[in-house]
Amino acid sequence: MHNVFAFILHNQDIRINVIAMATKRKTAQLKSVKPSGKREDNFFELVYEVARQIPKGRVTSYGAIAACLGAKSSARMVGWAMNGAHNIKPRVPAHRVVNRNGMLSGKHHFTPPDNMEKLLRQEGIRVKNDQVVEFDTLFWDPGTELGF
DNA sequence: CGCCTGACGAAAC
DNA sequence: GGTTTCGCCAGGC
Repeated sequence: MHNVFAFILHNQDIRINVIAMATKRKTAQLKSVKPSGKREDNFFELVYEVARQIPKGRVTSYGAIAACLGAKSSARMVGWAMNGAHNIKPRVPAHRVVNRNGMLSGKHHFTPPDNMEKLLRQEGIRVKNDQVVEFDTLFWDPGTELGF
């Protein structure tokens, strides 16, 4: 199907999570890449790969990404990952990741800050007071949507 | 080393 | 139901 996951595996927890994902979702392929040796690289790669699955015109939350990776309490790390998501290839649509209330909490990390909102608007998403309008219906949950 | 700061979020007040 | 606390963990100092 649409998403093939190529992950760098090193940290055991992450490995377990990835295997769990691949098992749940039969179409997902688990492909080992040379280990970088650093946990955050692996986790960040996972985060980036999930974020890339967010459809245009939809949004998700930091926590939702963390949860689907089995790291429910590591939402902050997802935010941290997004901090380094600029200039990553393939492109990571970091503007589609907001906090659990649909607020553009990461806007100050865009240049200029209004760019996050601008990018969302270009995809037909309405933003009011740094808040995604109709967040509930636009919310894309990687856990259920990807079947992880 | 320790201490602090977060694009977070849930639980506890 | 708003505010504070706390778990989380990478990086900066």
